Amino acid sequence: MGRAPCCENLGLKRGRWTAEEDEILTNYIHANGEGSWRTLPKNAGLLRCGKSCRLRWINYLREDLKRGNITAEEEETIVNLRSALGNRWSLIAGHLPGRTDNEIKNYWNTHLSRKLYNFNKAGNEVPFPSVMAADHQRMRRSGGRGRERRPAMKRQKKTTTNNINVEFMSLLNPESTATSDVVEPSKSEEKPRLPAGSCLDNTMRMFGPCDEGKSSVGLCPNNKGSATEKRESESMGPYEWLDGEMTRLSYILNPSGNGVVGVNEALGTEKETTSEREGSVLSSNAADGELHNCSSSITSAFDDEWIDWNWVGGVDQCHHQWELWNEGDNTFSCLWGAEKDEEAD
DNA sequence: AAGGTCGTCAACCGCCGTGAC
DNA sequence: CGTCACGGCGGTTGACGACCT
Repeated sequence: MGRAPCCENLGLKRGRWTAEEDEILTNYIHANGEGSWRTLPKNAGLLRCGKSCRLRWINYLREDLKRGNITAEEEETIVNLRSALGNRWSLIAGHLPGRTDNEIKNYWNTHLSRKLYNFNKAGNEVPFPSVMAADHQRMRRSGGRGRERRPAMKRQKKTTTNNINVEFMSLLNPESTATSDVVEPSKSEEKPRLPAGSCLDNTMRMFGPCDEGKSSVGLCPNNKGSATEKRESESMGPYEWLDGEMTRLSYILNPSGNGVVGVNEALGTEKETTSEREGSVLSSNAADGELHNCSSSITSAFDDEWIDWNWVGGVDQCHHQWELWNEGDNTFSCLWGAEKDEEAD
C-alpha cells in the first residue's frame, strides 16, 4: 500500500507561480508562520499542493535569500564542499547563507560540473576520482554540452556519497580497509545529528584512542551496543563526527584535494605538502555554542622530509590543534594552530 | 527573419527519515 | 511494532530566453 502522492488531487495548479500566488503565500506565511504545509494551501486559498508552496517559499520567496550571481568565494566553497560531501546540496547550502540547495545544485550542474569536465579533460588530476566519475560520464554522454534527454524518472541508487565517505575516511585513515564496494550505509546513517552517546555512523567513524582526559563524554561509544560493538568501542574509541564538523574539517584539511594547507600556513611556509593521516580524533564537545576541541595525528612530508605531527599534548616533534565553534545551524568557526615542539629539535 | 540548438533554473517527482499515534 | 502524515532531500524535467546557423 503506497502512500498517496502529495499532489494527487485533481484541479491543483502546477507550473510557474504567478505574482498573485506569490503575494498570497507570502502574506499567509507572514501572518501564520511557516509549517503545516499540507493545510497551508487550503487555508491560504491557493490551488497548489503543500509541497509546491513549501518549495516556492524556501527557494524563492524567503526574505533572507541572497540574490545575484554566485561569487568566486562561494564558488570555491561549493567546489570544496562538494568534493568532500558529494551531492548533499542542503548541507552545502548550509554553509552559504542566503543560498538554497536548489540554487547550488543548479549552479553545479550548469556551471561547475562543466568546468570540472574541462579541467579534467585537460589532463589534470581530480582529487576524488570516483566522486567525479558520474559527472564525467554524464558530461561525456552529452558531449560536454547540451541538454540530455532522459527516460522516465526513476530513482537511482545513490553511490556517490558513499564513495565520498569511504574516500574521505581513507584519506584521513589510511589503515582503513573500507571500500566503496563493502560500505553501503543507509540514509539514516548519514544523518548529521545523532543523540549524544550514540555511535551509529560506520562511514564517518574515526578510530583512535579515546582521550579520557578531555571532554569526550557523550561522544565516545555508549554501552547500549552489542557485545562486539562494545568491545570494539572500548578498545578503539570510535569518534563519531557530526556532519558539520566533517564539512568544516574536510575543508580545512583538504581544501584543494591534497596537502595540509593549514599546517603550511601555520608554519609560514608555502612548500608543497603531502600527508598521511592516522585519524586519531580525540575529543569534542558537541553542543551548539560550545568549544570543539579536536586533535589528530598527521604525518606530513615537506618536500621529501617527513615530519610527524601529533595531537595536542604529545611529546613528539610537533603538535597542532584546531578548534571549532558551532555557531548554530551547523556553521562553524575555526581556529587553526600548529607549532613545533622545542624538545623535538 | 526563421527555425534549430543550447543554457539556465524554477518546479516537480519519488523516496526516505522522523515522530505521533 | 506497524501505519501514517509530514517535511526534507536529491534527481530530473521542461519552459523559456539567448544564441547560432
